[in-house]
Amino acid sequence: IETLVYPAKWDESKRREYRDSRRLAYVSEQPVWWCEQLGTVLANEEVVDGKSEVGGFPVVRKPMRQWMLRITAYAERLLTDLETIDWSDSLKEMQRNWIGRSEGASVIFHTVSERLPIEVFTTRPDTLFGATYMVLAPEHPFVSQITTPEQSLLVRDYKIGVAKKSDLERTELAKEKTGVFTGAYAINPVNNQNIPIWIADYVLASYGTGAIMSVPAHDERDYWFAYKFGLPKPQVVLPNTTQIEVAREFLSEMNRVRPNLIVHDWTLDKDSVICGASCVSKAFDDSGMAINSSNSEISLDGLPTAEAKEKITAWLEAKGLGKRTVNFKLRDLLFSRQRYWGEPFPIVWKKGPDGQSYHEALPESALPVLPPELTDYKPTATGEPPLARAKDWVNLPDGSTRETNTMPQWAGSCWYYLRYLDAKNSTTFVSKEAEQYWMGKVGRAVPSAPRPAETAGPTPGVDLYVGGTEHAVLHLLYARFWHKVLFDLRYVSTTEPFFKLVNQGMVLGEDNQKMSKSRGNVIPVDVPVQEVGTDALRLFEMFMGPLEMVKPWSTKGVEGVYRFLGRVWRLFVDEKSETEFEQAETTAGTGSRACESAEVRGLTSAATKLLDLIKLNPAIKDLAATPAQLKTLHACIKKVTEDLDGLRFNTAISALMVFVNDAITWETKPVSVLRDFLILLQPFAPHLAEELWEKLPTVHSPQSTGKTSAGKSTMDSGLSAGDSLPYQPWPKFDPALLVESEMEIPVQVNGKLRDVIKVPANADNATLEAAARASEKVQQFIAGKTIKKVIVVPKKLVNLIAG
RNA sequence: GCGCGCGUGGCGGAAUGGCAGACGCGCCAGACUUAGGAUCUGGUCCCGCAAGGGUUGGAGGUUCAAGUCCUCUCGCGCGCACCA
Repeated sequence: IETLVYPAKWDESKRREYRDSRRLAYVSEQPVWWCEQLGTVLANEEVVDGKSEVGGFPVVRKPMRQWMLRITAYAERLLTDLETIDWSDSLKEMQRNWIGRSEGASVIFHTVSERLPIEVFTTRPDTLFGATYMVLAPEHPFVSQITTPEQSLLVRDYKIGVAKKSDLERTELAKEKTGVFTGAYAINPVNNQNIPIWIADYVLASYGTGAIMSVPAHDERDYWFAYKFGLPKPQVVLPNTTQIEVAREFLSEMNRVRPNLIVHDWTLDKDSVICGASCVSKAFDDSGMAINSSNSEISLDGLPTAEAKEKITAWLEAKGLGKRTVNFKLRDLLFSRQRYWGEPFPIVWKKGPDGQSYHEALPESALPVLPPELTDYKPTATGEPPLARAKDWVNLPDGSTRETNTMPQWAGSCWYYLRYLDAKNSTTFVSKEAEQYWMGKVGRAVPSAPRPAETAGPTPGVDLYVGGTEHAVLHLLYARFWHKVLFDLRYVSTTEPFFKLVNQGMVLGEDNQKMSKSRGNVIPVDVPVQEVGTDALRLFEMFMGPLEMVKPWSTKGVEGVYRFLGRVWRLFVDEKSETEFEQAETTAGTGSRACESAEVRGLTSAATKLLDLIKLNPAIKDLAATPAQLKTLHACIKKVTEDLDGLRFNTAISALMVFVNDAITWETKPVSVLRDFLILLQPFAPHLAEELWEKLPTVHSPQSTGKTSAGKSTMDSGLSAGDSLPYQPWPKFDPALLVESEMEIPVQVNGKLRDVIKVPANADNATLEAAARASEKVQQFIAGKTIKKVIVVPKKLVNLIAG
């Protein structure tokens, strides 16, 4: 987001090239992940273990011209702003990992014969004196240039072998290092030594510069490579005494456990001969003190690692041989797909006077670009996008052609939450007013620290976002990126889209395994919906356990909450009328369970009439509630209210069950109490709650906390109606009603529970202690002993320390 | 290997450092029933006739008091993984 200034001599194509090198959306020809079965390319994040994340199909690297989004330009902010949002540690960690920031230095080595500059990235510039060879990724562009004729055959074969291997194979075979010598040498800039240049597949073309300097004494991978090919391993970092201690322990422990194993210890001679079939080594890759690291201009000897890094980097910078560098694992986001279903790019291609084609954005007046109608919208085998089939659509009258790739699904999911704020706006994606109102921070320019839970007031961004971890490095990363771009363009007022994120746990199959077709343990959601209805399904999913936890499905468990809903139903309706209803229903042939919701059964008007046969439980009376009933109700209000706030649905439902278990025994059931109960039940079992609400009569009793007349459901119409259930004010619990006149206090002797005593609720500490001492059971345990100490926790417990 | 998280009955799970096992499932007994895979009532951590004792993966520690806090250890799950 900057104004570009071009040198005057640049022609238009040069300028375009420069623009593309800076743009957030740019075209790039490079190897990308191509999935044959899906008929499209995929982003790095969509490839898991060498297979497509969707469907698990094989993917291959293939060079193609694709649209990219420069998410790497936001890497630093995507990382640091994680501090400002309230997400789980594990999720933040996943994003940190994916972004993969590491600080170090880039160092330039020149090849001996061609004087080609090979740039490497290292996090340990302090070990530069220990670099005894270099390794290029087999795909590195210099490989063919530097390879000597004698080595060219070997190098060619190795490259072919690597290219044939899938990425999966490449990592699976990772234990044994392989590689070949190119025949070329480079100069180590600190000691002018000629060091051999190898190629090996343990160096990745996609990370850093695709080339490394190898320091075998202080890097595990380099160590084993050097070990295998007999390269020297000079030590340039000295461990401290504690580290040596730890290593000695490791050494003796390994010798004890596996006496036949040759253990290679970095405190011993690096080049000692290792024999035996297997061995263990620990290259010393910790911080320590630099040794053997000096030349005529600079000495690192004696410096701790951190200082040595500083000194050598400064020296390299001064000599123009390297510089301080921050490297990221994060790659730019591949943002085009060869599919029909996706947003077309608002882009056309034109031919310049130089004959080169270039892209141009369509003006706003040409938006939106709608996809053409196609009879065959399937992907092609060649990777040509299906939209290319619509010749009339592709070719424009002025001779330009439309971009035929489409955007991936992320194009929608990256900003839908903003569109939801103002979905009917036809001039802009979200109005300033709607955005500022809903996202909550007018004119906000800097992110705030995560708020403590007790702080009131609006939060920046979406207050609560619930989703699975499967989006950790996909949607949740992309959306943050888009949001930051929109923030920089002043379209949104917060730097982060989702303030608080909760990962709901996956529901496993009944066998405690991840549901999958191959395991045959999938419970399609419509099965429980058919059997017990949406209310029971919804209720059970919330009742199974904490929201965040992974938990297995249980058919028996669903029956349990279904029974609970049955008990709720029987709390409200006259069982005799229910029998009449069932008979009438059987006659009418609508055949279904009485307590299923109207929506699930798809009630006809005849069936609705049938439902009118259901009469209220005669025990329901418009009477004042007793203190005991009010206590039961208010305990439930308190628990459900607090648990909903904390997303503890399982314990909230448990509280509802406790209420029903009690209320079902009441001889008279005050309408006012039941109305409040239905308000509490409504978020959990909305259909049942609304049906029962409609049956409840008007309330006149003084305890009424609801309104005074029954109303019709508005769930479907979305209209506000005076007494409909969804619009009822949430009941407030009255602490005064929960106060007991008596309470039970556990009494411990020496920390062990000995009795539970009943005392008046307002008993002071002295009374509590006296009552505790007076207890017969307690007497048994303190007889003949002296009480050394008494701990009285008001309203909680008494602990007598006797000895 | 690195990072994150989790270990409590037969099962899913409750428990601001203060009565471990709420609530539900399952199981046992009983009631009503021609019947029960419906419903209701009671019981259900382990040892013990009882008094009592033991018990939150294991070992230590802090504390009057630990499932909860600390250290180590074992086990499980998830994520990343040749990232220089």
